[in-house]
Amino acid sequence: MSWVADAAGLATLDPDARARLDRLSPITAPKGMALFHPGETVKGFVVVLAGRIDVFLTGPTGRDILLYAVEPGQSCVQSTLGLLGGEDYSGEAVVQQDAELVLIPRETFLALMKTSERFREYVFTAFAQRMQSMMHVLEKLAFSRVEARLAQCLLERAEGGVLRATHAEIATMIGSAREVVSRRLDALEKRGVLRLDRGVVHIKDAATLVHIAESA
Amino acid sequence: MSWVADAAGLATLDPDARARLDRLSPITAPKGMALFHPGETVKGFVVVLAGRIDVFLTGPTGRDILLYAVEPGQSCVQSTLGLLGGEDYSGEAVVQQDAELVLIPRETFLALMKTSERFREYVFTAFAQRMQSMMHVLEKLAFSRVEARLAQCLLERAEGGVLRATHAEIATMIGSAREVVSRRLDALEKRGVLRLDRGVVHIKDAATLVHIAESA
DNA sequence: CTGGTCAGTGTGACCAAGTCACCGACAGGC
DNA sequence: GCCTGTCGGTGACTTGGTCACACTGACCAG
Repeated sequence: MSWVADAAGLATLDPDARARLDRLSPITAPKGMALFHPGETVKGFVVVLAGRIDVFLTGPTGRDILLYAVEPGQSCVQSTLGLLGGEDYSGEAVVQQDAELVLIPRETFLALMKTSERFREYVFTAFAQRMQSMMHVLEKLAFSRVEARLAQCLLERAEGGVLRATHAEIATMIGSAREVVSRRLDALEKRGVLRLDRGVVHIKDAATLVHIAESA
Repeated sequence: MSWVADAAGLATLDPDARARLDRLSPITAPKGMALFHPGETVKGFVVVLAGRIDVFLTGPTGRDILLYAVEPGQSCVQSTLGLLGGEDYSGEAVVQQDAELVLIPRETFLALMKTSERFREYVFTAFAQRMQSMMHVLEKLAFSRVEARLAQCLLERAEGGVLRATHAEIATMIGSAREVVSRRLDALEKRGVLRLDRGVVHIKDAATLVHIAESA
């Protein structure tokens, strides 16, 4: 069974390119594993087939900010930056849910970029999307208040009105500090918008949350 | 005279691609002109031959942050994002020094991407560099203090120990507010590190400035 | 040489948010 | 049961962004 068929965006690849990619074997990565660290040299282009990988920016104080999540079918663009732009890189990629992924080595990647138009499209689209989402992160960080970012985060990531995440994790997602998140969550609980348990946030009043998310 | 020769990175282009680009005429853009606004559809790929274009992210409060400057030989990557990734875009590009630039229309751009390997390299490198610099902006905004960012900015942009810029402009460059910049500059002047005039900052003690820039 | 206008700057009060240094509370393994 | 580590809560403090002004010099029209 070809894994290429599973990767949205690569499914319509030309036969030559498919054949070339099919020679590569997917590998599995357990939750918590770091794919690369700041300053590390990059081995190739990573495509995620299953699970999820989060890419962080880590600050000197140890605080870190979620840049974006790589979902199945998407690729970890960061890994190609060094390959193309030169500079070394201060991000970090961590497997968040047990993942299956393919690492396309440098040579294969460059060859495919040369020969396959569809592959180029795939890579370019990936780049463009990452750039967009990084701009959004920047925008939110610079211009919106913590309360609004928090509300957005809860709405986006909750499943069935429930978000399983520690305050520290939420803080990372919205680029803030744990204490600040704790206080804001507390305030929202007192207002009756949420209910808090250890490691879990229950949304009780989504409408108010939407309102907060949109204000500023 | 071919303008292509002037654009670093495009100079070594294959003859076919060169010929194609040479049919395009450079246009001039006066200082202050906006190349594109938030939400605008993009016409093509922009290469800057002379002058400088600054790309900003504008917040709802009117405050804006400098994402990066496009110098001669470089291209304004933002313009291609819509072309590839889809989403609309909330940045703004303003000509900062009278500029000469070439606009490669969508069709030509796509055709070149298809046929010319060197052109692809050029575009990719441009992408990677912008992404890197945006990461740096994000990093500084999230993790370093205003004083450090200010010092870095002064050191990087001063020519012969002199920076011609208003406090408001400096604030935009470092992603802060004018009042904050005024106060910090004031403090540095009182410490004897700077001398301030209207629209001009003179650096008196670069060593101390370097020290401040590196601390946090 | 007025007086008006405007960009650039100075200032104080206030609020939002990050930091530091804790402590308490709970869960799971032994 | 107890210990250990993660999770969450809290107060004091500092930094930085916002608001609402007042001040100043440059330049221009009258």
